[in-house]
Amino acid sequence: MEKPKIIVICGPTASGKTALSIELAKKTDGEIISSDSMQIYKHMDIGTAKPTKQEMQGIKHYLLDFVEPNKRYSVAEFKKDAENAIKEILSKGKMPIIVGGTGLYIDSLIYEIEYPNIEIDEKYREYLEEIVKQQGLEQLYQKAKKIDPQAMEKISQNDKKRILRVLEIYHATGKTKTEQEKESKKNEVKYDYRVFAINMEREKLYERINKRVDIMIEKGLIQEVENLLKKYSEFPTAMQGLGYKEVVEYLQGTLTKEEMIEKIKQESRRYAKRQITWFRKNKQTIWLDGLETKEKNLEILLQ
RNA sequence: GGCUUGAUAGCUCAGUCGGUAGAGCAGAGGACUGAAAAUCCUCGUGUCAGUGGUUCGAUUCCACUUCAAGCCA
Repeated sequence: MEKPKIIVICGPTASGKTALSIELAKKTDGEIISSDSMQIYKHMDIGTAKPTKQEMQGIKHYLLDFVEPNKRYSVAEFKKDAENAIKEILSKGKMPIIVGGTGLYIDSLIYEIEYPNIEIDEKYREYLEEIVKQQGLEQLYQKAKKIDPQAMEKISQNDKKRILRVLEIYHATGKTKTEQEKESKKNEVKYDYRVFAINMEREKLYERINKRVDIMIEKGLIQEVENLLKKYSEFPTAMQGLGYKEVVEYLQGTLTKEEMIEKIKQESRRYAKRQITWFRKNKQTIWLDGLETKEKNLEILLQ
């Protein structure tokens, strides 16, 4: 039996994914699944450039605006949620279109990565963080190296997040990261993913990013952050969002308004660069020029 | 008009007691399996403003020119 086709549209921030995907959905009787680690959050609309009702033009969107900013969310949950959405769309006889800039999320689908059902052990993470504070990261790096030397070959001594992760996996499952990753890839990919990525001349992309940040400020990003801070007291992951943490710094007086705006622009440019690096890794990806007309890009997509 | 100081990487500057130069920032490339808009790694050749002089050799010393800042008229 032939696998159902699923179109994936990725690309750096401000490359025009939203507009193109909605056009595509209209043409193909499709529905859109967002693969964006920040647009999942409620009350974070301006800073994440979440598509508005108007922009959506009646196209149904999944995995948008459904997580409270004080809640955790992770790839594992995304994988599950996205698969459910895919099934739902296919059962309606429609075309699932995956759109977003979070490479990690996209890879969980297109490589069919399985995440075993394990809760994050907050206590253990805190314990590890404490060790880092008291004794330094070096200790944990050595410990991780003993557990999984193979995985540690690729992890820098300074990459705290990944060092802790190696230890966490071992703590939770008794398996090494290397073993766990091997198992996570045992399943066959269920769908026929066709991956497209939008890119454009770097200078043009950066201009668009800069402009977009100015527009966010105009639209009331600062107010949006103030409201968030009023409503929630903790943000396990939501405050990692670009733009949000910088506005907080501004509100605390660490940055002037101009410095804040410049910083958001710069960090967004760097983020875009990292995204492009990520998407380049997949050699199957078909690249679209974001400066081309929508018609031309749609034509490529429809083939 | 006169004097002083400066002109070195995209930017801010350091440096060479004469043997053609290096930091920070910006930028570029890369990694990425439960925080990922996160986290981390690597990367520095540029008419040393221009022209001439001294010298085996000048970005460095000298003269002139241009430009900029400051001071005095």
